[in-house]
Amino acid sequence: MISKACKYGIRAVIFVASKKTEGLKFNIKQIAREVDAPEAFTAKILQFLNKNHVITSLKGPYGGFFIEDYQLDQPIINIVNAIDGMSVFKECGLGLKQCSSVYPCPMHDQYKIARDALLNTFQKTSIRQLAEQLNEGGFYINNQNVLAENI
Amino acid sequence: MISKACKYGIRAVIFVASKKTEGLKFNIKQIAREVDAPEAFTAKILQFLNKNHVITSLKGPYGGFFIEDYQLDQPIINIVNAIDGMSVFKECGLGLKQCSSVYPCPMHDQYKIARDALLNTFQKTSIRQLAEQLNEGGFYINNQNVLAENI
DNA sequence: TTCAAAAAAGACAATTTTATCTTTTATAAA
DNA sequence: TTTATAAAAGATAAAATTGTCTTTTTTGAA
Ligand code: FES
Ligand code: FES
Repeated sequence: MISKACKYGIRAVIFVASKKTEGLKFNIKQIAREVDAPEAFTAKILQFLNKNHVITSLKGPYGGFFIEDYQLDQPIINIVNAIDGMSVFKECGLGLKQCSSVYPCPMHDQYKIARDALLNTFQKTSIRQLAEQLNEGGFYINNQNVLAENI
Repeated sequence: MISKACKYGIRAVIFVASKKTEGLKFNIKQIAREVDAPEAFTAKILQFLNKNHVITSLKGPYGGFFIEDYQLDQPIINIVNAIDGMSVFKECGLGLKQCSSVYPCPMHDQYKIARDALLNTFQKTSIRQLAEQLNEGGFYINNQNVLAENI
């Protein structure tokens, strides 16, 4: 569906956003631990999201990653778009070189509806919304609740 | 979303099904050409689908791939399941180790709806249906209609 | 029974994605 | 100004997916 890199990225951003407090920043080690993601890989992803202005970083001591006010109301699709691009939401479900209603594959009509619904989900959901849900409780962005027997 | 292997597989199966006539079989070369898929790779995929009883093959001269009556009413999900498995339809949209309403990620409620809709699309659509649509015209399983300028 | 055609099987290669490690650069505080 | 800290950048490495090529097996017809 979407890449692991993208999923790590979304979880990391939600975590940072959920902890947004004046001046508070988080370093890679903390973030990776909190969202159960490989540290070095997450570093690359966040570095890239910073370049794409999804989140913000500051080097040096007392530095780290944080999210600015103007970044908090971005839809989640911004993160997906930055990392994976929009191709999943444009591609033909049967792999034709282009999805089009003029030259549709036999699944086009049904597939497009489901694909658009998924796109809509990512478009209408903001970073702020997910961060708030996380803070309200009952939602998780790591596996630390999962019982050993279920892994 | 789903793998390229799976998409090649679906297109190949639809093609074979659309040409189903008593005793008529198609070899890899014909099938790969008709669905714009790499020949050797498609061979592996069809070989696998035969093992999984999605289609049927016969070796030797006058052999090839064909689909039997009892195989024609399978839902497309059977092909997806054989090649990719069902994990896409079970996985957490944010990559948690398990998707569950007991320990949901902040996107769970919305994501699950879209993911289930996609699953439903693959479940309710049969090989026969897609093959018939193809035969009725206006639908395509290759790129041979695509204008060079659009590639 | 021989032969040619076709899939099956197996080995291997290329590409993409995921992941790690090392070095460099920026920065804030002492 | 020095120092410690943290991200950025760059170089690799591992794994998964996609793709190809060669050899073997099956099979129908001549
Ligand atoms: S053409 Fe296949 S999904 Fe649109
Ligand atoms: S827990 Fe994330 S989608 Fe269900």
